[in-house]
Amino acid sequence: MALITKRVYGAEDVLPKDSYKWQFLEQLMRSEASAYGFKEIRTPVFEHTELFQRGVGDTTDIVQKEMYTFNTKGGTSLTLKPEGTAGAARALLEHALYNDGLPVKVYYITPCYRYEKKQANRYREFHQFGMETYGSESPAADAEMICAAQSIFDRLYIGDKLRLELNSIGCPECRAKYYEALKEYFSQYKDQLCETCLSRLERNPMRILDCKSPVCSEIAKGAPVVLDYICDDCKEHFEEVKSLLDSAGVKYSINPKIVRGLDYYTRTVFEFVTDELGAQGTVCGGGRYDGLIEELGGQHLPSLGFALGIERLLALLEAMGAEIPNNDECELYIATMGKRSQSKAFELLAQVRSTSMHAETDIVGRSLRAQMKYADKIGAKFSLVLGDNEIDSNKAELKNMESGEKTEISLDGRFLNEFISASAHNSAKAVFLNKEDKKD
RNA sequence: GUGGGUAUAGCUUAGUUGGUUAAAGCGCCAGUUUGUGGCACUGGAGACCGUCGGUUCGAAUCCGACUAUCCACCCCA
Repeated sequence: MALITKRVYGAEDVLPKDSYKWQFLEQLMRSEASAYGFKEIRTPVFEHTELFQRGVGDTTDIVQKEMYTFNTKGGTSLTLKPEGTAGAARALLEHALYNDGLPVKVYYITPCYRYEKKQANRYREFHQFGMETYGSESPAADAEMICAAQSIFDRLYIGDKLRLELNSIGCPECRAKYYEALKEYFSQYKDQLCETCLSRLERNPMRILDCKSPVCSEIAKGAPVVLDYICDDCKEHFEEVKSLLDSAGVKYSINPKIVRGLDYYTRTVFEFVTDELGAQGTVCGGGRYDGLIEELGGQHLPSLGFALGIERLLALLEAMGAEIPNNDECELYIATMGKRSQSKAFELLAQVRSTSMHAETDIVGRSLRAQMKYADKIGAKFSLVLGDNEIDSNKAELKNMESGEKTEISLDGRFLNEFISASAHNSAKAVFLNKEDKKD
């Protein structure tokens, strides 16, 4: 296929027949974030490359090999955002949002870019929904964050299909001790560890715990566990987070092996994982990053957040056979016969559409029969045929496309009210059916 | 970056010892008389069989390279 008609590798189109799913999810996430008191922040898709090097971390795979970096004509190095947190944190500092009062609670929906090999549910351009809280060290902030993520899944009826895995990786002080213990332990097996793990030994020994190689993972089983090494403060913090989650009725399991791939994490880390999506089971991941704002040159401002992969969430809903409500459906199709009825149709449609209802008529010049077929194809709930008879008598038959029932409707000033009362009954029924479907 | 799989109409596929105008279902468009969809029937549009090269009288079919794509490792959303 010619290049100009081929999308770039790893990028996806959302086609007209599917866009309602995205709109539904976005709307749901916005309203949930709002319910928790978070406001939207929108930041550019690109930032100065240095921001990500500093914010995400020089040792991470993301920075080392996955960024879309380019130079502008002026010679500035820019990078397409590989994740959402750094940009939000930058904006917080640049606009001194912490002066508006703490905590600062924001959410975002943004495309992200990572140059890596495409796979099922992993794309080079993908979309994240994320939430961030700045300026609270309290475990209550951690618990609120996790509850918010859980609420979104609950509202999609998949709350019980995802495992919430929780861990604490401690503060920099206790983690240093843990690193030493890990290095000491893994050094005994230097001759058996895989190559990548050997290099991790110095750089970031926690990653070895996550290695999929049979040898390494076998060795990792006997490795020291973070939770045994974190200091009393971190331990107490973690206990309090768990206790608040218990109060909220949020179920979780402790997984001491969760190691987030971004350098900025401290203390609480968590993931929402599913087995339904093959190798890409992490739908949502997040945690606390108390050092991030300082790292970017700000004051000490304890913060935390999570990011949720929209493509993965959609894929999961698809895998569950969930039916996403579609608000794109046509309420009324007006079939016309000739110029006179076309003018009348435009007059009536203007009224219906003024209420934001979806209504259509023929714009390609089809026969009456073909127009009816088309009305059926697009799923119109009601149809109306407009010919000389109707226009002369100022009355038409409104047809319920599902039941086939016809009722008389006036074409004069009463038209809109009569149509609304006729269609209201029908759409109420549709909502009810959707709710029923979700229960299975 | 490393492995493995696959490439035939918009989609799903048939075409399996190389042999005349490449086939079907779905979808799309039109029609089945006088003004009404779903079913059925009829017709139509739509494929340089991923690309280039090779073997051959002859290649969708065999060989090679390239490209695209999928899956897995890695990592992550």
